[in-house]
Parts: sequence; C-alpha cells; structure tokens
Amino acid sequence: MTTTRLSETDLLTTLEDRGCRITGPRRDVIALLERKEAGVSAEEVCAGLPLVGRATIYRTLKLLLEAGVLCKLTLPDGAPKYTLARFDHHHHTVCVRCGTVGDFRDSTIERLMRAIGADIPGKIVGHRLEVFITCQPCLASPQS
Amino acid sequence: MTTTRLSETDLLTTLEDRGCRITGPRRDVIALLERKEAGVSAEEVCAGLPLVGRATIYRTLKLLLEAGVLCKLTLPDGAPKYTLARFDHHHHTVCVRCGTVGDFRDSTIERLMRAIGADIPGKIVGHRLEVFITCQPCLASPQS
DNA sequence: CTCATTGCAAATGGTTTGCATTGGG
DNA sequence: CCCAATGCAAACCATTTGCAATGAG
Repeated sequence: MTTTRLSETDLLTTLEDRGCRITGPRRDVIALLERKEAGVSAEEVCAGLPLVGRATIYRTLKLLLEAGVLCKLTLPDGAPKYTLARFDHHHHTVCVRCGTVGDFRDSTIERLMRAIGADIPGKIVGHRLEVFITCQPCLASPQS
Repeated sequence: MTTTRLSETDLLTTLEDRGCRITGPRRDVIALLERKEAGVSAEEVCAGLPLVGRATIYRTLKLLLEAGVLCKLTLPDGAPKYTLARFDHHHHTVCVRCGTVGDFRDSTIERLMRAIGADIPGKIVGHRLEVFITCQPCLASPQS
C-alpha cells in the first residue's frame, strides 16, 4: 500500500510549470496535504491553516486538481474529500466508519475497461472506482 | 443495455412497504423519474413539476434513495444526478459531453472485487464504479 | 512598478429544516 | 379526526466570486 508519492517539491514544481507563483499560502496548503495521508476535507484544511483565507485554500485546491496532482473524491454520504495523487492513475478505498482514504492500483481494472468498451455505446474516456471498506483499526475497535 | 427496470408500481409498492403514504406529489415525482431514462438533476425534477414544492421533491428523492430504488451519482464536474435503479447492483456510464447516464452490470467487476480484497487492509463493504464516456450521439455531432 | 495573489465579505447553488396548513385513511 | 405529508421561506453548508489591498519579481 505504501508507495511512490509526490513530494512537496514535486507539487511546487508542477504549479510552477503551469505558470503559478509559489507563495507562502500555497506552500502551507501543500505542506498540510503532505502531512495528511488519509485524506482531508476542505474544512479540515481551513482549520489547519487559520491564517490562510478560505478563498485562497479553495483556489489552491482547485489549482492542484487541475494540475492532476490532487484527487477529489466523494464519500458514500456525499461529503467531498481531498487526497494527494500517488500514481498516475489509481483508485481509492474509503473506510465507511472513519472516512480514512487509501489508494491502490490494479491493472486488471484497466484491462476490464477495455473489455467493457465493446458493450458500451460510445467511447470510454475515463473511469472512477471507489471501494468502500471497514478499515483494520475500525474492525478492531469496539462500537457499532 | 436496455433491461429490466423498476416500474412505477414497483416504486410505489416499495414506498408503501416502508410505511410511506402514496400521495399525489410522490406519484408525480416517480412518474417523472420513470420518463427520464438518462438521469435528471434535482433541479430538472423541480422544473418538470412546478406545482410540487422543492422540499417535497428533495424529501421524495431521499425516500427513494433510502429505499435503494434510486441512485445518486456525481458527474465529473461534481454535479449530482439521479437515476432509477435497474439492477440490484450495477454501474454507471456518464457522457462527459451531454451528461446522459446509462447503466450496466459486469460480473467480472464483482469477481475482481473479491480478488482485490486480498490486497486491501480491511473488509470490503461496497464499491462504486463510474465509466466516463463520450456517447454515440455526441461522437456523431459536431463542435468541440 | 505591475500583475498575480490574497483576504474579506457577500453571493451562489444545492439541499435541509421549522412551522403552520392541508389532506388521506 | 389525526397524524403524515406538504409548501413556503428561512436556514444551511460547501464553494465561488467581486473587489480593494498586498506582495513577489
């Protein structure tokens, strides 16, 4: 599960390549994302960076999304969550108890997509797979 | 692609079984969903039923979601869309040009899930797969 | 200096809720 | 009759935007 991951420097370089300035607030947001492996909500980013304005945080998240180095995913209850990309293309596991996000890659899925293509009217341009789990710690812990 | 689909009567029965009353507005919402095969936004439901209050529409959609006979899915741009369930478990195709939703089922995916289980720390409780496509009509039409 | 970036606060879009009214059984 | 369901408008929550102030190169 633990794997190649984009470093803080990679992220900053990516932004620079897209003609963005590297500013304090942007460094802060990236540093925080880097620290939160398990995924964060926009609200958590705001809470973690009280000195940075909400608008700036959302704007930075959007920049990273557009650059393709951040993933936005939707929990079963509809809440959005952000997590740094680790592979070019990958999928997510989401714990339905604690909301922790993990990611994995499986080439079978990519092959499957090609096979499914034959049954689908139109051209496949992408896909999104989310696997809902109860994670190990939650399985072990008591309650519900 | 065209397949067994829940009828208006099935939906009404489902609600009844859950102790809900069958009222005019609820019939209206269900009838409209029945007519819109390709998926609708809540806004479109409201527009299609100007005599029914927004709140009632959202309340009815939620009832159907809870009953498991309606699917809420998120377009790539984040916009939510509703479509009637046709199989117990199935997946969606979403056209990235026109937003039309289709659905399909593939047993390979279910088998794949079991295989993936071995690599994932925790217990798989569900999954969601969305296939983004450019649909036939959009492929044929000009522009973009 | 200049233009991108920021912060604030107000606007937005989608959805939910409080509450008095209505209507099905 | 009674309680579930409705409609309205206000409340909500996450996100976006207008705009003047700021700051990096």
